[in-house]
Amino acid sequence: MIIHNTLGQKDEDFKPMHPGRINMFVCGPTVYDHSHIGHARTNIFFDVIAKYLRARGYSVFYLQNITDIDDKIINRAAEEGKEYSEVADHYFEEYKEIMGKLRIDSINYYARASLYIDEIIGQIKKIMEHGYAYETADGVYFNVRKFSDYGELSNQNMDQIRENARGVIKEEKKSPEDFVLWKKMKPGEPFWESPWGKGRPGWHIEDTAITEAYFGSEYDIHGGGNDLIFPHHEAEIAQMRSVSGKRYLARYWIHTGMVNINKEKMSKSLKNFIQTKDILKSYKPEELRFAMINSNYNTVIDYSTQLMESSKDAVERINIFYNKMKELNSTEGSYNIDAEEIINHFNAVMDKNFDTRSLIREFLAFISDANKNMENISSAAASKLIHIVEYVDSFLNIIYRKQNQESNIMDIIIDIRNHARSRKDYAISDYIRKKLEENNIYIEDNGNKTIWWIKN
RNA sequence: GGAUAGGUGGCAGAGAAGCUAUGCGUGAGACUGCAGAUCUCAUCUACUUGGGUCCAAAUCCCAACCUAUCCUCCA
Repeated sequence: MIIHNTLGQKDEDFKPMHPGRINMFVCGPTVYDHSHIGHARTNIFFDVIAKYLRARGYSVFYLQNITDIDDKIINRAAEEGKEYSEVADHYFEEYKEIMGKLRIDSINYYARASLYIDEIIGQIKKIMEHGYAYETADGVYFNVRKFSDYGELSNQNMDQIRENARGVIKEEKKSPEDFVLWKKMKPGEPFWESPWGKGRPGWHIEDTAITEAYFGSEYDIHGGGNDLIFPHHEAEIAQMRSVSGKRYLARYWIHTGMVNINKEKMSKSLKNFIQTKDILKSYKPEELRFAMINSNYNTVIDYSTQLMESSKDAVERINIFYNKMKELNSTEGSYNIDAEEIINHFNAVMDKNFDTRSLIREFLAFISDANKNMENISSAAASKLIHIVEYVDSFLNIIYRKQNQESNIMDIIIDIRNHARSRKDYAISDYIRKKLEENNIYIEDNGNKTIWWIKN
């Protein structure tokens, strides 16, 4: 299995630290606003990765942090006249709900930063003991200059970093490139007691405190959006390695590309944020998943209606094929496939740096080939085809979920309609179909088998 | 200015030296009670520019230009 490691910027053979066991951490959001399409992309991708690794037999502990104490949350709470924790709770609940709808259920545990203050303080103390941090009037800062590998992940040298950091300095720190570990309380802000007085953690420290608590000081995979490479992930490396003395924080760093709107990154000032829940008003979760993984994970996705429409077409095509196979009933048929060989081939494609786009291309070609031979598929062959589709779906999750209740009622309606059709009572059968379509339920007759699906 | 990833049809996007795939779109046909789905065929002035290497360059080398992201909070 090959992974493109941001650290070193090259493809590497993946070897877990402990055979069969993978510890994976992916940065979660700051919960101060609605979840947007960018969160969806990153989380859908890592959800696919976690599920794929599990499908290949690994035991994966997938951990994600939730930043629930931060300037943005405090500002938001002030604007709305609420407690910061109310704002954080609200948006965290909404985030979890949306992740659930997107079928992102591979995360073993969401770790909220505010529940790890003891670990955070403990880690800052250790960093200070090792001489990598200092206290000033407004906080505790990491002495970047002392950690000589700083810049390794983002491939910058210390001089460049210092030069670039010399713009706006609002904090009291010794050197512009230093970053804050602990912020001393300003009037009206939430706080925790610490050896440096009342205050709260800086942004970077929560991740290493949480990962150390669950994984120890070194683990396998760290993921996130590529906008986090610098300074966030660089800072994480400095914090943990300065204490652990080990060569790595995470062995493999995987970064996903941004989702742009009209070729530009989403931003508050451009007011071009697209919220995930708004997309889900027009498209199904499976269609959004498809759109997000039908490209190489490290490239920019330009979000558009066209992207969603063509994704929807492709997902419907896959689902219609799957439903046809489910309904197929034929003892005859010369079409034969080697399911194991095809699955091995799909695995080989995924093993090349989680190439979901190529996998989808091959998967659609596989479906197209079966469609061409539809007349020659026996029930035995169909069950192999179903097995392959279900294997791929076990990590892509692009087969629509049907409610059991819906299925039972639809079976009855289709049965009635087919009775009408067999008597050539097309007035009734067309009327039923028209009524169903008015409720976004589409049906398709294939000989004496009828399949159905729900469109948005 | 520095770092990273890129620049291939109307759009998306493969191709890492050998006639530029494929999908979407568009047009026609087959199949079907009709519709849908599926299939077949067709279609689209496409390799950023300028040099170089080579029998041969989208592909390798050099230069330039352009785009996105990071260098300030970000998934």
